[in-house]
Amino acid sequence: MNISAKYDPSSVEDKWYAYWLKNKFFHSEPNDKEPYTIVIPPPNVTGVLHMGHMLNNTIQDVLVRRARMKGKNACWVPGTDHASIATEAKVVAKLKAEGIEKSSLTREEFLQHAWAWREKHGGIILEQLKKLGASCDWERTKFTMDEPLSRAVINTFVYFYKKGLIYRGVRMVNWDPEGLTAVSDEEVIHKETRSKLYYLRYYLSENGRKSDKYIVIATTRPETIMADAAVCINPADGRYHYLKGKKILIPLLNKEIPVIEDDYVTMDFGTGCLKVTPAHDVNDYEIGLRHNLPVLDIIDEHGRLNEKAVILVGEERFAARKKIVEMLREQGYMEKEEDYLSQVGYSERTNAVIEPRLSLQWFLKMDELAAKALKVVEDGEIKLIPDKFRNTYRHWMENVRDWCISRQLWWGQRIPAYYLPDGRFVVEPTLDEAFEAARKIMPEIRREDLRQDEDVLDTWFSSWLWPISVFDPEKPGFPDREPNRELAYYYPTNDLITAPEILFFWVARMIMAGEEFTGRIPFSNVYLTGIVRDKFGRKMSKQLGNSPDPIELMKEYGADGVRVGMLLCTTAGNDIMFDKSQVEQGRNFANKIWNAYRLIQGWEVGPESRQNEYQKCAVDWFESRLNKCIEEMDANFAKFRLSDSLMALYKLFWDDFCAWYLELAKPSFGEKIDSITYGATVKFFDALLKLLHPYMPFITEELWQNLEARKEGETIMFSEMPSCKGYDPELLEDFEHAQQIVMNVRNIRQSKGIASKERLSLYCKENYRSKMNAAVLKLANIDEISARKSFDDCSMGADFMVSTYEFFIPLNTHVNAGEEIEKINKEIEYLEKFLKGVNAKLSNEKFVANAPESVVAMERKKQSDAQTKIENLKNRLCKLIKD
RNA sequence: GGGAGCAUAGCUCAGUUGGUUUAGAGCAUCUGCCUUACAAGCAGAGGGUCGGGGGUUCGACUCCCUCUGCUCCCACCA
Repeated sequence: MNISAKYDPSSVEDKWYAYWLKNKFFHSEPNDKEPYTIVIPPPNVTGVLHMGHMLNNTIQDVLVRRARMKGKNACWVPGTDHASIATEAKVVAKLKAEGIEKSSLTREEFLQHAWAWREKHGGIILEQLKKLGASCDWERTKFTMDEPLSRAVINTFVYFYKKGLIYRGVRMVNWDPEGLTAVSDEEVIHKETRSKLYYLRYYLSENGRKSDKYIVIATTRPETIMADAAVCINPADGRYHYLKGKKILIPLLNKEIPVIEDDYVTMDFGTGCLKVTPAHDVNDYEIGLRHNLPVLDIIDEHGRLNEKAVILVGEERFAARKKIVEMLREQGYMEKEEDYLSQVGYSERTNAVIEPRLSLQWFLKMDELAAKALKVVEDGEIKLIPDKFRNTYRHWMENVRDWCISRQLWWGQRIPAYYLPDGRFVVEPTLDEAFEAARKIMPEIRREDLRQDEDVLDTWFSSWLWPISVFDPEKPGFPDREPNRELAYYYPTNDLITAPEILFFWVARMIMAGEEFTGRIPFSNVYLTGIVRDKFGRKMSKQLGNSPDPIELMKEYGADGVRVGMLLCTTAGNDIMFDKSQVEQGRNFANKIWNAYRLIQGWEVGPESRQNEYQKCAVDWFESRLNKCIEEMDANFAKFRLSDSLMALYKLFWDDFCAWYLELAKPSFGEKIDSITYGATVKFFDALLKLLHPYMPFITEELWQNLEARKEGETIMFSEMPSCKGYDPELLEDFEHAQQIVMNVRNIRQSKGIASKERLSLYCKENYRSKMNAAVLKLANIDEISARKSFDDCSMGADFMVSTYEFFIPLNTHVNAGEEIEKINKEIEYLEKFLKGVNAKLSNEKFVANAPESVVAMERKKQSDAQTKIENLKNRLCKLIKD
């Protein structure tokens, strides 16, 4: 194998990914083992990998690989989402660039283009995930518009329709005049927008003629005055009581409208008078319903004024606004204009200003479904991680509104409603069945008379079935049907890893569908990742250009390095501030592992070599240290603290294994190693690789394959994850003391300018006992540690304390007494202050009486330790002054 | 406007029912080293009183109140 001093991921990663694929290691089939299942949050089929995907999928891969090594039958189902709005927008844009307008195509032609686009660009993102090392079961790759999955969507629609939960109604929807579709509330982004508040004069009517009295009404949308149906005042507003029963004339049109009263109007906003425009404002629509006002829709689907507007017909709404403002000014209707900052809704997909618009849409009743989905989270049956999201979840589920599921698009599952010529309709999964049903209500009808609804279903109406339909697409819509073998085995899935912003669109709805069709929750844990931001805290976006290309990043730093870089700084639910330096850290770690391996593989076992005492120390200690770390990692994992778990391992490898263990275990220059130490080292390294594998799959496979002779078809992926076998806390404490002694000696060497090669002696007091002295001798380059009653007869040298133990190094150079005295004085001062605090506590009767015994005992120990330390320091001080 | 959350070393974050924490880690910084696995490295060092104020308690980073600053979600008053 290549043993360059630098680890080169590029030569390793593709090789092992191909090996894993060739051997079908990622593939899962139901068997006797316990399943561990994750379904991927399907990225948009046209999507390109971004840092958010990287984080999300790295976490999934860590969980899946770990479960696999814990002996579970792990299955990670990949796939893509057809994302109707986003994809259709892309296809439309692409056609436009080629000079083809969507409007010039038939539905079938357009869909052909769309499928062609999907064939070509769809699933790029899945290929990119392979670079990351994602151990998805690619044989199970699904697409939400695969024929069986689409059928599941249709069956679901029919099911809910027949259950009476789906209805068709006129509703005020968020209309996207560019996308020419209704979008859900969640797809509307409100942005603060600079606009003007226009104060318009509405004249009172005298028998249909303009009187000289007027009232002033503030509006931000003067272009909608033609659709005004009333003027509204608050019944409690004394200023306008005289208006009761009066009629008002719409400016420019001189059309008469009534004055109505409604609590909705805020008296101290604007002028306290509100123009009511039911067709073009949600609140006005509701007022209109209460007061039976006529609805006059003057804006068409493209956002242009239609003929009902009477004036400015055909003008686009914003152009119309400019023009009408000019007209109002000229004709004396404009009282004043103010700058105004307000929240305006924009379409998430097209960034067009949303137009509230009345239209005939399909809705799904949510209250019943939401109640069930709320309960399982409230009861803790489904855990949200972190659980602070429960509050947000509850709030949403308690205030849920009916779900508008129709979209005026072509790309997606077409609504299976078939209209009869007279406007009645039937809902059936297929045209054949619809025809049968239609004949029952209209016997003479011909097949070709039926016209299918033009709309498609909201994308989330297919993704909410995902955890079910990837296994058993025949199940949705049929709660009583037996689940197939796959669904019975893999469902419910275990963990779902996703972003908090789709907690409601997707997670909540999957819970609803799961409950409805299987009677079970779809997953037990929902791990919510944060948003990946740049180091300045800005969201990564194309416009800012602050998002690194993941593929380039992996090329430069290696997939393992990138994974580690992301994981080190992520905690559930928190945004991550991404910076290249983290990825560098990951790369450096991979290199460290690589070089540790280089050291070990260069060792030669000598048959006659015997294990040194310090090597025995190292092996005994690391055995305990390793097990303690495993315990810590497992505890963190149980709480989904992935980053803590990785950090514990990082330190174990870098500090404990490399800096301490290997330094002790490695044979002296030019010598061979004994078989016991060698065997132990290989065993430890093997365990470390396994622990590391979920985080860093590539380098660990590479090194594991080389560590010992492996057969074809063997993989670290299926090796057993090490578990904690217990440890000796005393041994660990002894070694910690040894480490501190070594560090003190090194420190003294550095400050006194003593070369590390120069061998020193070390005295300790007789009370110091340790099993790890041999390690100190080796690492601090000490010839012996001799125990003494006191250091009084030692003249030149340096002393130090570890815990309460005193040590002395005889030296033939003078210590700088002045400096030393100052240092000791400072330490005494500090300790005395500390002791004072402890004494105060202990002399407080209430503390001694109330605090638990263990706490008091701890304070007593602190007290005596501090006293001992101060005493020791004072002795040293006396000696220094005497000398 | 309603709701939720956050504020701990230069940066990113831990700190698990208040007491083994005299507040930890990683990165960054500083000093000295090309020491025969690794300069993507080694050895060592410095750095915070836990946003401000008040309270509860024998004891508070940890609980309560309040102020300040930030983030997110929901609703969007024309």
